Amino acid sequence: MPELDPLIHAPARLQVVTTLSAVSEAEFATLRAALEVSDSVLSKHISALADAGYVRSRKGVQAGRRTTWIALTSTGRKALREHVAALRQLIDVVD
Amino acid sequence: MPELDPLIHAPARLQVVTTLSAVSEAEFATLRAALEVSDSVLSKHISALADAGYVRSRKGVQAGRRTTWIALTSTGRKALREHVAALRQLIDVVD
DNA sequence: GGGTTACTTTCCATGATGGAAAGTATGGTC
DNA sequence: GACCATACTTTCCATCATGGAAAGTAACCC
Repeated sequence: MPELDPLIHAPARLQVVTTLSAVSEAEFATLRAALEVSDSVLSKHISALADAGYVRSRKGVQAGRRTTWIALTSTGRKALREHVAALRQLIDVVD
Repeated sequence: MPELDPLIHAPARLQVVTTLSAVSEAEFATLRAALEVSDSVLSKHISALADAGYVRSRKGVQAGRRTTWIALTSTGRKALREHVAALRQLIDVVD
């Protein structure tokens, strides 16, 4: 059976990493709005992903506001690809 | 964001339902071996799926041994299809 | 009737997840 | 340069999910 990465599989984090895979980076606030979770929850998911080296965050200023940008690392992208490959192996038999 | 069905999303149950989607029914023992979990764990996942109407079990005798066969219901198949559609929406942006 | 088999249920421990609230840091304002 | 507001971050706490071991149950075979 294909191996699912539990760090990536949890719905909230799967949404974070798939969102990030499509862009070079995303704002914290944008992710929070997309996932519809509280600050604390997003922050904790991001730091779990960062601890695994899957994600990197960068702080800066944009239009007079402090912002945190989150991006997938190459490690994270590799882990995502593997996870997605495993998922596809499971779901490709459906339909 | 696409809606993931938590009952189906958990790795163990995702493996159960995707396995079942490819066959008309599967033996309890076969599923247990495929998932590499204990009797109790499989039994609990199956009954969670059965409580939701996603799965049905049938008991009988085969070659002098009692066996339990598990099958997806049409409700379960529909839920799986929807879950898989949601998953695909998330992961299709990868690669 | 009894033993064996094939689950099922109970018990318990551990870890994940989520929000609220408190904490921290830093840019903007005056 | 002090102060305030903002943008997260961390702590606290409650709840739920998950897993295995062990006890329980039922049915088949003898």
